[in-house]
Amino acid sequence: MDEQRSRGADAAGTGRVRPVTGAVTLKQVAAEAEVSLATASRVLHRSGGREVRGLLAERVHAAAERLGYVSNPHAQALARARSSTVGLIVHDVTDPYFAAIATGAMHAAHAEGVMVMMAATFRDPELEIDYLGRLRAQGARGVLLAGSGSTDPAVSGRLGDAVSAFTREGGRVVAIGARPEAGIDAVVPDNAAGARRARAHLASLGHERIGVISGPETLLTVRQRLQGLADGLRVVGADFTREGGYQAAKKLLAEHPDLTALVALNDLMAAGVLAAAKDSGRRVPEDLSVIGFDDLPFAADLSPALTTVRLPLREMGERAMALLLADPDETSPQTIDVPVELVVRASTARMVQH
Amino acid sequence: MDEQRSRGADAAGTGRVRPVTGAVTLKQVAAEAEVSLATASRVLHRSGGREVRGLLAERVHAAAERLGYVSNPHAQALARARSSTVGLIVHDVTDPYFAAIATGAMHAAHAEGVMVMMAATFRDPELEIDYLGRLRAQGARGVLLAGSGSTDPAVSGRLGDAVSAFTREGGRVVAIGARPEAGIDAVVPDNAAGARRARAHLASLGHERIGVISGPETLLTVRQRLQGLADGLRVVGADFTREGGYQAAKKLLAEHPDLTALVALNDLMAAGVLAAAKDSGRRVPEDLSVIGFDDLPFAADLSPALTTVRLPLREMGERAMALLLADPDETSPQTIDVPVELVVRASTARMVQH
DNA sequence: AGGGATCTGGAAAGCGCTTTCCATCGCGTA
DNA sequence: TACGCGATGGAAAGCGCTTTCCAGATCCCT
Repeated sequence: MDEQRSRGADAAGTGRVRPVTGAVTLKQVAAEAEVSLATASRVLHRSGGREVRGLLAERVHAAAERLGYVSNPHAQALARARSSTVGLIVHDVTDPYFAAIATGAMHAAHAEGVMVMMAATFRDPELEIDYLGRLRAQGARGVLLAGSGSTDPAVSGRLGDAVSAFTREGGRVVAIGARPEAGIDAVVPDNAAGARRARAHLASLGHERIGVISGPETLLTVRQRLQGLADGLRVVGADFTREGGYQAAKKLLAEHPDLTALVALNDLMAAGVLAAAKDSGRRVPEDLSVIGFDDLPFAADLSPALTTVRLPLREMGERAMALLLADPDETSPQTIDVPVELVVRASTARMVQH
Repeated sequence: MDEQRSRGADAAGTGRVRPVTGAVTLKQVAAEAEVSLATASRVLHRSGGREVRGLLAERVHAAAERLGYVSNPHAQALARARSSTVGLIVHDVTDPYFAAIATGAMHAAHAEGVMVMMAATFRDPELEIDYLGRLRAQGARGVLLAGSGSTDPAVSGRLGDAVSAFTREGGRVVAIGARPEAGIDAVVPDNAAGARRARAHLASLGHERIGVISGPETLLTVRQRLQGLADGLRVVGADFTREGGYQAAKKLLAEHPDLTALVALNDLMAAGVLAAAKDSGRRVPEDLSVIGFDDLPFAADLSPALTTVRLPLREMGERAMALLLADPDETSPQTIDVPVELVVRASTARMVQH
């Protein structure tokens, strides 16, 4: 009583002590229900692996209800040495690619009552490692690494260390897209198949001289897509951005005017390619066919509407989060392959014979 | 020593005890530095409002460094009754409008060493209230409400309650865009001025018969923009999405073929408007001028490139987060007005006399 | 030179919850 | 009838950190 006094004030005449701050504690609930703290905890959070029988349990629930009890996640995390938040690390929130993944992930997390701690690395691998450490210190249940990994051995090595430190403590790490680090669960789109399909589509339209606007080859995703495209193409690398696509396309078109089709390794670049084509005086698709990758929301709004390889981004986010939250009993690491499909729109057409 | 043994293993020959789990505690650091727990805490987290002098402080820092200490946020949150995370509640992560804001907010948070808990409401006001409650139970330092408020009194009332509960406990709530609820700090773009500018631009090009594709009028943002546009326009409301814009424009154009310009109340809708214009056989800007609002990244890639009212979204996110993290000493609630500007691109042109 | 005022570092009491023991209790079995 | 066993509720010891007191040391002023 005295002790409670110190945290709260006596509410109007009832003699009941009500905390000013609205922070109802388990202890108060236990007192209200006239059971021990342990029992209250067991009932409300089925903690300690023990069930509590009928009557007592009811009293506790009723008391909790009456008082409007909300458990303090920090206290739980501290006592259990594990919290109920998960981390979601993306390169860039502004990139629609990650936004779509994040949406799916948040949906799945919400369904499980888990809160998402989201961090953006702004493409700095150091930050990715740093966040992983903080999430670990915080006892996060797991971390979702959206965005494919780098093949740079130095970075990859340190990230790998951070990941093992995390998993060793019972956390789970799931990646979207292939990662060179071992022991990471992953949800990976079938990039190679998508690329193969894109190439086949172009071939069926009669295109033979095809250029590829590629991203940084340190990205595993890029490698897989390139691989699926197969040989015999003119490849030029660039930044994985709209601007990168624009510049690279401009250059490629100038150096190889005979190209009849261009495939960009992601839609952002494809947007740049379209702009470059226009600026170079080529009509799409009459003079030049263009294919993108990802099928981001804006792809259909480009002019002409972009033919592209669709990745079920949102679904991938959902599945990755589900995997993260799943019982780790199943043999980890696990890899879920996700099929992709080609969406044909207006940016590709049969080659016109001049 | 004995105690440390129980948590760690002796590393190769050094005689130094190293925890297996990587969870180095403050206690260990204190022991290593041969100071008390209190001192270590004061040095490492300048807690208790006390500084610690030179030598001791150095010893502690050195020890922390050596051991690779990372403080446990949950323990801190529990002891301080306030955590160092902030909440960021958005309607939809996929919407580039929110993505841009989130980017800015995360940047600012990162600079302060604060982690961001991000939640998406999927436009469900109930969820917004729910998240606010959870963030409160968790002792979040503050919450950023991105996305303008609803004027629905029922929703607004309950949200207002949640907000007061939160602020009463010392949390800070900052909104981006005007909110009907009292007592919320806010960063608000000068929507009315932007709208005025858009109208003036159109007027200067000779347009007089102007249509407006509006969003839900319950949104304060929408009201402000409408207000700035002033009277005498044909307004049609729709969903604040691309599809909504498309449908509304289609309809408006059919019913009022004499309109020479359309202003969409956000870029998403403007994208739809452009598509509708094309499908209705109007050339933009020759037959019809179109203006958007927000200047999202894709605006320049639309065809034709969209003339729009630019909101410094990212900067707004940054400022809002800065406000959230600032000393609450300054008289709250506070409102920061943000200027907007008109970006003229290719979707508007002088009216052609037929 | 003496005595308060000031400063420093440490001991210890929590923060709200989980979980390990323990003590009980009821029951089945020999 | 007596004994052992599993089930059940409670007491209490933490989880890792902050912060309030305290006591000892330092300082300055009269």
